Amino acid sequence: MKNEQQIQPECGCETVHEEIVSQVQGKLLSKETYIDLATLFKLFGDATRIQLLHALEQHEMCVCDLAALLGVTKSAISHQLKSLRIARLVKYRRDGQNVFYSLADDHVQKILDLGYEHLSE
Amino acid sequence: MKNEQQIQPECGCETVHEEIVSQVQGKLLSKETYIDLATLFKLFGDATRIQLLHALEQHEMCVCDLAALLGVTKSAISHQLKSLRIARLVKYRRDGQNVFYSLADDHVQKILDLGYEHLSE
DNA sequence: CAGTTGATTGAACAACTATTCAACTATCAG
DNA sequence: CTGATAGTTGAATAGTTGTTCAATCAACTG
Repeated sequence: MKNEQQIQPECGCETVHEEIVSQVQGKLLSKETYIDLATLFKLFGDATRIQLLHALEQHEMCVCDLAALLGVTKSAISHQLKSLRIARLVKYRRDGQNVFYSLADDHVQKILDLGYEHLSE
Repeated sequence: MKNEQQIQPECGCETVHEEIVSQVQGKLLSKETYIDLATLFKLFGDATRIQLLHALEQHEMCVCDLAALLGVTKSAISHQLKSLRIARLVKYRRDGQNVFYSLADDHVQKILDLGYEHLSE
């Protein structure tokens, strides 16, 4: 899905490198795609959620376990899990009164690994 | 770097699965590491910055080019680039009055690709 | 059924963030 | 030097976000 935006001459610049800019513009994605990507990565932009995801990378756990592990309330955990669920980053199964959460696929682990790799350089 | 946090009994839960929780706790990283990871991924959590990074993935460009391409002011671009520079996600070279920015390494592209892959499922 | 515990939800508030505006620095041309 | 253009910076503001609190739902027990 390509982008239909036009180059904005209102930037106040005189020497825009037009060839490169229009060449790059042809390769950009739609604004919605960037918003979707940002919405996804926003979920990785909070230390509590990162820790939550890293914990679930080790083992599935219920809300209570996660609250105890991270030292925050069940409510806070539940709110965060809801966001992660909507983004299909975690999945859950109910077992009696407990709801066990786990990672939905291996993208989370790959993304976390890349981030850690970047920090380690 | 391992985590020295203790399990918080104040979560108000009765049925914490202690074996799993303490096993997972031993594999968690330090709080600072999660904060650093969150700080890094926060930079991917904004549509303008994502678009900026994706544009720079195609070709190095000056602030003017990027402002024209994204339709925002040079000031906004410069502020964003500063954050990305601090996180070592972009680098720059000065050529006369122009400052050309480009991606610092291939982590950005890999992370964006993983995000796009996740969205596409 | 009532009582208990796990989990979710919505509202409210504090903390944070992205953009704009204005002022400033840097580089080049004459 | 002066003037012009590219880029940066700080303050202010509007918008967003994470947590808490209280209320509610869901599942089990007796």
